[in-house]
Amino acid sequence: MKAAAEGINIFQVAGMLAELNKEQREAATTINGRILVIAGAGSGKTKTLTTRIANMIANQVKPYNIFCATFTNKAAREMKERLSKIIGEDNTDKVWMGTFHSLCVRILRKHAHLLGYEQKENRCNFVIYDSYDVLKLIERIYKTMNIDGKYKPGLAMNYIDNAKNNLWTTEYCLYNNADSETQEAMARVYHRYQEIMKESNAMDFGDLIMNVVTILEEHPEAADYWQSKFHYVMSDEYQDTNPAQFALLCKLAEPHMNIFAVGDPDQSIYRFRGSDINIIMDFERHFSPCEIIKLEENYRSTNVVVQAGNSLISNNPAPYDKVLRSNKEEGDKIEIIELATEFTEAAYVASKIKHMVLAENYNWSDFAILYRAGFQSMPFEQLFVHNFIPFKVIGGTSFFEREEIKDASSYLRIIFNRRDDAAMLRVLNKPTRGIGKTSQDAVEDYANNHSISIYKALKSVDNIDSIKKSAAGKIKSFLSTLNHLEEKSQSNMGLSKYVRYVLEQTGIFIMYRKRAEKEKDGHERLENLEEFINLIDHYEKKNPNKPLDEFLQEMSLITDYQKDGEDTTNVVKMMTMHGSKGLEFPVVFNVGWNEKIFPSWRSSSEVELEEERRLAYVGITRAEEKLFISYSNQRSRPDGKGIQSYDASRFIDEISEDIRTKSEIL
DNA sequence: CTATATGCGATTTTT
DNA sequence: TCGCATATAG
Repeated sequence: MKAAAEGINIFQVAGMLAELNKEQREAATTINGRILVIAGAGSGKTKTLTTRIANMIANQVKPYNIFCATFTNKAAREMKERLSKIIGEDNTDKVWMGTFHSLCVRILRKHAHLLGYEQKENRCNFVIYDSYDVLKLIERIYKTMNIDGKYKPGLAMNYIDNAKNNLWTTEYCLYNNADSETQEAMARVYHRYQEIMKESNAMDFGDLIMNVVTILEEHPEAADYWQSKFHYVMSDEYQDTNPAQFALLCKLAEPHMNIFAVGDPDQSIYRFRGSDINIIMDFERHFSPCEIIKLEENYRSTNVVVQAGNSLISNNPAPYDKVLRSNKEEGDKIEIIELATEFTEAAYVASKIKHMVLAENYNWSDFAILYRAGFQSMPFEQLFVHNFIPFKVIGGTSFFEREEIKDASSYLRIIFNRRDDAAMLRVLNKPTRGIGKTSQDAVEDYANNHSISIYKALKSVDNIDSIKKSAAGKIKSFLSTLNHLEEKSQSNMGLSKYVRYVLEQTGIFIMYRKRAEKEKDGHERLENLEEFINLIDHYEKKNPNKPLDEFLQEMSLITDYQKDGEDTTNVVKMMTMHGSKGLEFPVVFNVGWNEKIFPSWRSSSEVELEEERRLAYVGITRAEEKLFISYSNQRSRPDGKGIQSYDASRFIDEISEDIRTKSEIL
């Protein structure tokens, strides 16, 4: 071995390699070529991946030549943390590691101008619309097309997202809409939507991927830049990539053809978001000649848990003949519990956890409660509060989606990008400043008719006759406030101070202070605003000289931020099964295993049921030692009017009978 | 234009 | 049951 790059302890890397099993080591030491690793649940996937990167760098690969896409921020963070312990923080920071979306933002910052987005000081400063912004925009488009009431906004959201996941351009959609009236309408919405997004210098999540692919395909000089940069392309959670992400990986890897993909077809659970399980199934066809390595040894769970997962998933077609085996002890049987209602179910779980903590030396953090859908957390939250059990619901509305945070960031967004229609419409009359609905509608109409941004329409209020003098005056003073705030951003007062100033000057602070006095969550909103300022302060210290709009771009992609000082270390965690992917807990309660709940009533086709089964597989394989599965005979109807009977989930019977016990608490 | 009241519909999963 | 949208009065 030649002298390794700075910051690397090659003995440590050698030690780590020695710790791996045969297959893991094969995966970690094969640097060139096309490799697919089928990594079963708990088979040491992250360890293999990090060791591989460390080993590559120890073997003279430059960290900045590696592109490694993960599925979640959490996964990227974890991997970076582990990696920096081996190769040092400096090297780790140079590896291009992050979610597909965040990596694409980095690429687009440099090259989005090639598609007509704005570029300032050598950086493209587009904004990223979240689903709320998108929803509002679609509602607006529906109105101008006179189809509001006819279709739900969600339909267009799905349509557009799906189109981008499949790299369908608006032109393609307009000419291929299968003669259906709905399809045709959606294609037209999509078309108008893209026009406004461009006009607003904005991108949605789907654009982030698709635009990079477009740039790579249509701009050879840019393609050359990125292709010659990334000698090694890696993808985690490969079973959940969508066609656009797949195209991105192919395109980036084109000249070197060094592709390393890790995934588990049995854990593909994001079909609804465009993931295509066939991408991992077709790896060999796509990338032959290639090597396929299977990690089948499970280091996480007892044999009983592994067998439970195996027996359940054997009801699906078997991809890659993977058979997971546990290297731990046999373990306790899986407990199936039948209960009367979802409240007795929650009470049972609460008392069980309490007992295990008090009598069996478990910690709160040893437990996780997994459910199919977010609304199922409610009874558990209630009973846990009553029983003084500390808990945290993971997921749900994230910090950045909160009303007050979106208000604050919208102001910042329009200060730096006046064309941002979504942000503009959000705060134009918030707090109320005399620009009411009538005036807003008039402005919107004017903007639509002239194909200009809301901001431009506002600037020419005098040309809009339907707007009254008083409202016009308010609009003008609003615009001059924005100008003033933009000027002020040049004074070196520091980002966080500046943000505070913005919130004061715009009246946002005043508004929320007032609301804090009468609303039940009002004080929390004020705290959140303070937290937001704090966060910016933190960011500024960590990234001196980085501009605010870059922070805003990064912020849009963080969905799992948790507030500072919140103690979530020793608490019971509650989350959806989707949210639990990649996690593990000593004791897992899988709750609400009822037909129509899980599998969901919306999943009826064979492929959909297979996906639900994979989700069940994910839920089961989170457990290290003990696994409980519960269901209730009755639960309240969604509308609260009365109760309804439910059957036990079919998935319960699919778990080998000899490794489960059943009890009834009715 | 703004603040409050009342009714109605919704619930899968998320970067 | 809860949040959201529309209706109504100030």
